[in-house]
Amino acid sequence: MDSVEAVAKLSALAQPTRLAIYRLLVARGPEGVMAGGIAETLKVSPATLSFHFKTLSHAGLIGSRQDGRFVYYAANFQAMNAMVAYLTENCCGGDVSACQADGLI
Amino acid sequence: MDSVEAVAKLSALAQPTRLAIYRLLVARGPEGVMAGGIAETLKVSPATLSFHFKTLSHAGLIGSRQDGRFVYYAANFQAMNAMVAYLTENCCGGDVSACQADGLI
DNA sequence: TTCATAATTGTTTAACTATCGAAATATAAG
DNA sequence: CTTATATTTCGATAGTTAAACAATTATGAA
Repeated sequence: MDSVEAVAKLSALAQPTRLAIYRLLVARGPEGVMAGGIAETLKVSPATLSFHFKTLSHAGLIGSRQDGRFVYYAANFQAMNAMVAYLTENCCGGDVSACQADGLI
Repeated sequence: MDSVEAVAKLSALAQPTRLAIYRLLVARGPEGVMAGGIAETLKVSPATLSFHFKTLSHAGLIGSRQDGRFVYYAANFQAMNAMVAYLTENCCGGDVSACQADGLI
């Protein structure tokens, strides 16, 4: 994970509709949700939804698989974990015990 | 933590300069870093830096304390933890064991 | 093949954001 | 009090982004 990648992931999540989409996918887990289901749940137009999927997908936060006419999207959990690790990297100068003592991590 | 708050935090971090500032503060820990030190390290003009501090501060990600002419900024670790918790809330429908089995969290 | 449905792409517009330079505020030192 | 340093605020400009609508691609059913 580098700075550019982290910014892409954070930017992708820093938008109300995309954050809602992502949280829906996280809640569903690996099996994923089809695009139409999300459109219905969040009341977002197909075009707008597709735009947001593309952003999340390009950031590596979600993946997709096609099943007939339907496209299923699912969260990529490892990508999220890597992003969080990047944010807390070298926390408190690497002195993990000091960090934990302060309840910081 | 609600959606609005989470978007504010994610937006604040979704910018290269602010992400670098935040990571510097995380690495330093609770004692913080004075504004000038960050300006020097990151080669950012004072006006721009102040703008970014304001954004991070308004999002609740950092705090500040004045010491004479200097202002020290420090990361707010609890805010970050709350944000991460919001992102992974109800992961895999709340079935934590299934989530862990897939190595997702 | 023809029709209906699912999803994506392209275009335009409006709103937001980052950066800079100059000016202002605040604290400390001489 | 005057000067120097640290930080913030203001105003202008350039670049970026979300949303809506129409058009297009792709798959499945009649």
